[in-house]
Amino acid sequence: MGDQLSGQDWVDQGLKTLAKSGFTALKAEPLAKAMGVSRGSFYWHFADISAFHAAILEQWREIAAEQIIAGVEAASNDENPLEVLLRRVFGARLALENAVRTWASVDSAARAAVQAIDRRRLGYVESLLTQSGLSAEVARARAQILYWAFLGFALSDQPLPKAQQQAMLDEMLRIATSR
Amino acid sequence: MGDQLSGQDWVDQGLKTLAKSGFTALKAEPLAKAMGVSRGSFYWHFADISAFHAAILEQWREIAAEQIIAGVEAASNDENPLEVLLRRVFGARLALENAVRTWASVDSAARAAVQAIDRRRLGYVESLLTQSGLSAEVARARAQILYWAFLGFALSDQPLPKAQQQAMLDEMLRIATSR
DNA sequence: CAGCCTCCATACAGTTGTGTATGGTTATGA
DNA sequence: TCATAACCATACACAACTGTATGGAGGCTG
Repeated sequence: MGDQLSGQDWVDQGLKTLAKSGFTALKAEPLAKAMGVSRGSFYWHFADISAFHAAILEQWREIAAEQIIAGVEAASNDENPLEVLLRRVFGARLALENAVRTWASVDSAARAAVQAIDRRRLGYVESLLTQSGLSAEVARARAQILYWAFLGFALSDQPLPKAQQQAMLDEMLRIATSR
Repeated sequence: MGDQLSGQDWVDQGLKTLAKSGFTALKAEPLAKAMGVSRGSFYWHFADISAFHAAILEQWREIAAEQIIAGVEAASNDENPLEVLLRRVFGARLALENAVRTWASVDSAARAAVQAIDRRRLGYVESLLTQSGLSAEVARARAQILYWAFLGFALSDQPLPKAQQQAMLDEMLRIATSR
């Protein structure tokens, strides 16, 4: 495997392009030009555009939920896991997140992937809150608000000034844990 | 003005189509077919696609901020305006909101419109919070969180069950007004 | 080393959109 | 009533993309 491309190479390029230019750039011809090959390679590795899209979404589902949750669990042995989670996601660059959600509003396959991710993440946050002693109902409402806030933050896609960011995290933890 | 179309008719149809099918459906040929005319009408009323898009965004800026704010101000003589606002926006169907924000992620004109709207709305919420006696800094952080939560809610675009919705509003007001 | 399989280039047809040029129709007002 | 302007249809040139058919270059294997 030197200069030859694999299907995974195409998926990697797809994710990079998705994050940088949005789903409208996920087309065989421009991608091929960017990778220095022709569409002949594309149609060798994928039956059609839909198959390519499906592969990209599959990959995203893996990196956008399981890897993050596993990372938080691993890093929060003595720290509050919710705080770790909030600090991480509200400090991250979320271009890819944003691009996939945008895509989901016009494509049913992407929409299905997003809904699956939402359920997974929301359930995780809710479980963190119940573990900290909140009732099921309150945990659900607060988890929803926090997750919405995350979505809004991702959507605006402008990293906050450091000072504001700290104030935000304080408010957020207060929201989550007060009784 | 009977069966003849005006530019406003095209804009109205554009907003309807935008809410229903997303920005990818904002094309002259399909719209013309949906309206029972040819693209000749389109290119009579608009110089090109960009001019049409600009007209749609202009209209949206009007209905998505000024009308809502004016409505809340008018309805909240004896009620808490923040509560009125939250109840309204978290009960609304936000397909159009969603569509424009999606559009903004791939189009610079739409992005500019969204940024302008965001500043306007965020400033309004912040002013409500400072008027209720919060410090400038706290008001800004909480207004940001509330507005993010609204964006996340709009993005998910699934009306909540009545019971959950009420619990959500309670939590949200608690977040906003506690000290 | 001959043959096959993998991977890609090239060429072609088909689709869908944009923008323009030109002419036709309808209403309106001098 | 008729000339003009507003409004729309039709036809054309052009561009970008999809999907397919076909063949060619390079490595692996018997």
